[in-house]
Amino acid sequence: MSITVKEISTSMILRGNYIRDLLSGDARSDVTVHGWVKTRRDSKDVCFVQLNDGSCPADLQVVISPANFDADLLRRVTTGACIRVNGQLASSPAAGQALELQAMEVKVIGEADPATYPLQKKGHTMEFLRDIGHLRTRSNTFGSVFRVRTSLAQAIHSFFHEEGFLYVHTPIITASDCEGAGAMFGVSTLDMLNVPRVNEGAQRGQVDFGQDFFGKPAYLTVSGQLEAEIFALAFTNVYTFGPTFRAENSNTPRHLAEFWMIEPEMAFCDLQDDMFFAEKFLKAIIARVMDECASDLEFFNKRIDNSVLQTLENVVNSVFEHITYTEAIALLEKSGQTWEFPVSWGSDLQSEHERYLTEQVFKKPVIVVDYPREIKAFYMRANDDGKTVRAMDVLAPRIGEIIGGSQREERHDVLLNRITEQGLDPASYWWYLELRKYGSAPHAGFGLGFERLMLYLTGMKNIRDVIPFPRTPGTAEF
RNA sequence: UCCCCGCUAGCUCAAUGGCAGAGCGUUCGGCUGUUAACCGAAAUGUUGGUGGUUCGAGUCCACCGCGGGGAGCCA
Repeated sequence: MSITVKEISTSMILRGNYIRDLLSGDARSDVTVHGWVKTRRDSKDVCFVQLNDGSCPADLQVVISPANFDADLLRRVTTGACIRVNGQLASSPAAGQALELQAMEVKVIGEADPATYPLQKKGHTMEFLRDIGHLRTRSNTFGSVFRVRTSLAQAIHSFFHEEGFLYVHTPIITASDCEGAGAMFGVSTLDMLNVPRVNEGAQRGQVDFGQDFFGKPAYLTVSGQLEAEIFALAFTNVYTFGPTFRAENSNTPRHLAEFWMIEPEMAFCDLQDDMFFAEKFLKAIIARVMDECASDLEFFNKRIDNSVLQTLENVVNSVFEHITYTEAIALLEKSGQTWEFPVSWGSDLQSEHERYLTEQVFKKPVIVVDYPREIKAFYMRANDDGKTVRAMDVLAPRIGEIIGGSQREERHDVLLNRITEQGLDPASYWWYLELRKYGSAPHAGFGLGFERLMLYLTGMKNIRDVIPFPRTPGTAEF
């Protein structure tokens, strides 16, 4: 079937005309490029402009002969300006680039006052660039970050699509306050200066959420998992990929108040399958990004972290280490290290413990399984030993926990006991429990923090620098 | 939220309680098919905020704000 559309604006850039395409093609005449000036070097008889349109890390070198152009026009071709150039794409006589654009026609689309334009060609700190979030996208580093980000997102969708998974959009607003994954942002249309109160009864004096938009308290989601389980028990294999919100006052290079999470949920899947699938998933998407964004990853390896490429190759080619929580505790106990937090069976692994296992002992991702039931969520399937649950955490060097998952408790009576045992109200989980009454099935899944994976892929140090617009306590600029 | 460190020119950083500095960027000039070019000159400051100690505070003290590192919570 052929598709026809009305003619597209003659200046719109489409595939084949990005700087990326031009640089990987052949010399030819009558080429038009649009982009933003990164730097400019002047001689008496020739002027070199580095032009970037975001399509690749490399700039296109535009060569301008000042004699052929109006001096006032060239004066406005400054760092940061947006220009359009038409000319001849020719092989370059100098080292540094194979092709360059000999300018025949130059138009300044948007000027940039060089006295105030904040980006220099020298390196800037990530902190400074974060303060100019509206311009940091023009920098080399953030160009590569966001190209890798789009490639990674596509790789994830492709992977699940090829594996036959259903993509489910779980709700962003939820009225279940039962997810237990941390502090939640409230969603309300009540007038905060004049909050309605309950006038009578046991709830007297409390906020009257009956008058609120949803008729009860509502929140931004902290996880789509419980809803994904609904879909897994109808579509077999499903995944979510969407924004997630945590109102925790976390101030670390690894936490955001708004982040993106991938949560596959698979029916007829036990913890072993879950674990191997997580490994297959990670390897597949990393390999794909390595293939698609080779030049961006080279940039990270050169400028940000010189171990990134080796680490990624190692992940793709190695077999992840699998150990039980009990074995992990034993390794830590006999390590001879002194720990800030003492190691004992029953307490959760601390950052220092995870780093020791991934960075010192195994030097690659480690999957730890079968955690004590007391330190894990109610929905994780109980093991027969009565002490542990079928939970797994994928720990990565430098990043720590990158994936957390489990086989879910599919037995109605056991789940009900666990809910009560943890002091939760079974009535809040009525639909979650009913899934175990009508055609229940063993199932498992995991959650992957998208930005944490970005940290791993890029070698970037702060999670605020791998998301377009970071939201953290006290900060929601841009 | 807790512990530690920091905040000085557009950026990165100096300055023993005693005249506010450099490099880069910017502007101007020179030179060169240049590559984070090179050479010369110039302009650029409410030292994060408020209060205090002192003859005198960028420097010492208190509180606040912001940033970084570590920790907790977690993905």
